[in-house]
Parts: sequence; C-alpha cells; structure tokens
Amino acid sequence: MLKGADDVMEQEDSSSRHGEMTSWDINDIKLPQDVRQIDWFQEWPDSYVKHIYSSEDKNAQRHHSSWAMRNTNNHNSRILKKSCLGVVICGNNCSTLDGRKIYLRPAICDKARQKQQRKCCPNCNGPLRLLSCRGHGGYPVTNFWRHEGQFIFFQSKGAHDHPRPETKLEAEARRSIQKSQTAFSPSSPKLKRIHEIKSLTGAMPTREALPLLLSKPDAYLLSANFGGRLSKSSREPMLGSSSGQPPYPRAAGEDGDSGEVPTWSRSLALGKTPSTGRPCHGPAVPVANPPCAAPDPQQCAHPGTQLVLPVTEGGHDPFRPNAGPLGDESCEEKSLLGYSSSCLPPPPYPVPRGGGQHHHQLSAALRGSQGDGGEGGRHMGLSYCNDDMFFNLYPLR
DNA sequence: GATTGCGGGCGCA
DNA sequence: TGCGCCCGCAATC
Repeated sequence: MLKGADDVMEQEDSSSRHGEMTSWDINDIKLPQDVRQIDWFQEWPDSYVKHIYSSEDKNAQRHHSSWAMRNTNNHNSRILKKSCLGVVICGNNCSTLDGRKIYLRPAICDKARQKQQRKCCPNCNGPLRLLSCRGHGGYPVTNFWRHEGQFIFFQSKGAHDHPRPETKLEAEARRSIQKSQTAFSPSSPKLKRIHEIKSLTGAMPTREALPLLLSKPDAYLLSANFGGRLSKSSREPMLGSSSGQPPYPRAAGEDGDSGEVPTWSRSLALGKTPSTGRPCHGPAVPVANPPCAAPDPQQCAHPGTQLVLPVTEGGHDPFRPNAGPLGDESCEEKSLLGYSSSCLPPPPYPVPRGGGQHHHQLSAALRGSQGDGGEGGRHMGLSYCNDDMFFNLYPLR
C-alpha cells in the first residue's frame, strides 16, 4: 500500500538532507554509529522523518510523542512500534467562542478510550468522536523506536491526516480541571470568585482564577519544557564525552518534520503561564457560552467553568485535500486556531515547515477573519495580548 | 486510573 | 513473512 510513495518520500528525507546521516532504516540490521549530529527531540514528528536522539534524552527514552501513539506489537523486541490513534473530536463539530475546535487526546488504553468516547464534548456536551489516523496508506501513522548504543533511532512512517490532539500534559490538565469542577461545590468561594470575575469581564478569567483550579500547575511549566529546544535533556545531549567531538543536535524542523512552534508557546497559549501577568482578556481558554449546536447547551454540567483547551494549533498542514473522513470539517478547520486567541505574538523567527503554517495562520489572524471561516470573533487579533505578556514571554527563549 | 511496554495470537496480503 | 490489530498482563506514573 503506497509502498512506492513511501519509499520515495523516505529517500527524499534520508538522502537529500543529511546524506549518510539518515540513510538508514529502522529495520536495518546495523544502524550507523558514526553519528555526528543528533536531533533535538521532536514533539510532533510528522511525515516520513527519521531522527537520531541521544540515549540521554529523556523524552526519547520514554518514546514520547505528543501525538496519541499506542504501542503496537511488531513481534520485534528490538524495535518499538507505535501507531497513531488519531484525535477525538466533537460529534457536533462545535467551536469555541473564538472558533477553535475541540481536539481531545485519545486515551491510549483501549478501555480508557472507550470510556472516553462515552463522555461528552467539554465544550457543547455533544458526543465525542474518534477521528482515526489513516495517514500511512490508509493505516495509522507508525513510529518506530530503536535503541542502539548511545543513540535512539526514531523513524516515522506516514503523515498524520488529522489535527493534532492536545498534548499529554494538556489532557492531564483538562482532567485535573474536570476533577476540580466536581470537587468544588457551586458555593465554593473559588468558583464564586470565578463567577464574579466572569460577570465583570464577560469572559472567564484565565491566568488568575484558573490556577486556583489546577492541581498540578507545575505541569504547565513542564509542558513548556517538553519541546525540543527547551527540554533539559535535549539541551544537554551528552554525547561528547565518548566521542570527543560532540554531535550537536540539529535544529528542529531541519529534518523536514513539523518544526512546530515551541511547546511553550502552545502551553502559554493555553493560559498555562504562572499567574505572573495580568489576565489575558482574550477568549483564550474557557468558554462561557459555547456557540455550538449542542442538543441542549444547558446540559453542560458547568458551563461557566468549562475549560476548553485550545488543544492544538490544529492547523497542522494535514488539512490537505485528503484530510480524511470529515471533508467538510476539515474545510472549516483550515482556518483554525493559530495565535489568534493565544495571547501570544508570533515567533520572531522564521519558522520551518510546520511552524510555517503557524506563521501562516497568524498572518491570517492578523489579517482578520477574512478568507474561509469568517465566523465572528474567530480571530480576535493580538489586541488582547498585553505588552507585559509579550515581553515577559520572549525571554523564555 | 491511565500509561507504557511486552508478548501471544489471529487474520490478511 | 510482514503487517495491522486485538487482547491480557505487569510495571510504572
């Protein structure tokens, strides 16, 4: 199935960019050991890419991916194979106030996933639907991990044909908040304060009130460090000790993968920053009045405290013509997300491939809501961001 | 409770 | 034989 195309793409990836560096296949009996450059850990590997990580890289050690990847038995104990589970979407195809879609992270465990699909959309209370990944010849994208000596070889086969789900940390945060919602009674002082603020601002507080509900605020900072560049483990690829000539990590995105915006930006976009700044008055996170076609919006358990994570940029270029079974949805999703509501300015650096789409989305956001979509309030622009946020965030880089 | 890794087993091409 | 997938188990978080 599409074997030929796969091979071509792999050839392109492997030979044209790094020469001998990636002229290997995960199934090779012998993998290169003369690695001079190792890669930053890629949180969103996509397409037919290969990476060589340091065996010291914690994320690589744990075979992390922000895609929801489940273990697949390939009957080869030397090569760990994982296949993509896709993304959980709202069956109502609802949008948040600022036009973002619901892209939940599928539970990895089968039972948990079934249980998850019985739950309702956190935004409109509609049914959830699993949008499975078919980016590899109609089958899920597969990732392969292989530990060889001081390196961890990674190979991805297939291009995700669905939006990015929320990251693991985001999913955990969402669960924490949902737990918090049930833990707090309506008369809870914290909830009361949230409602007060809401009544004052017309929008949910994000940076002040939400942390009160979060059980693990540190997780957000962790999330910010999950991305390659900021990851401690990635910043310290400790390979020089043995080779004498340290194989410095290649730049993210150089290998033709998603080259995504650093995770911190997404995390910050989620209102995950510590409450150091003033509240961002954008529709950054919560949805007070979900503009969805829910059967009965009042079914929402706690409409005022629903946290609808922007989840991902969603703008993942897989919104290509073959965007899968949800043709119409994918159309609409093209205009999604981006920085428009993230309280975060665009990265001041050229973003590679994957990031390019973010840049593109941002440009669209800056242009306003022209083009597709056109739903009111979808692109709220950067006026919602405050300058403090801007200047406080960039030093993080 | 959820995630992760492992391995047995089955069906298909 | 390779691949995709299901299932169960154990360890871990």
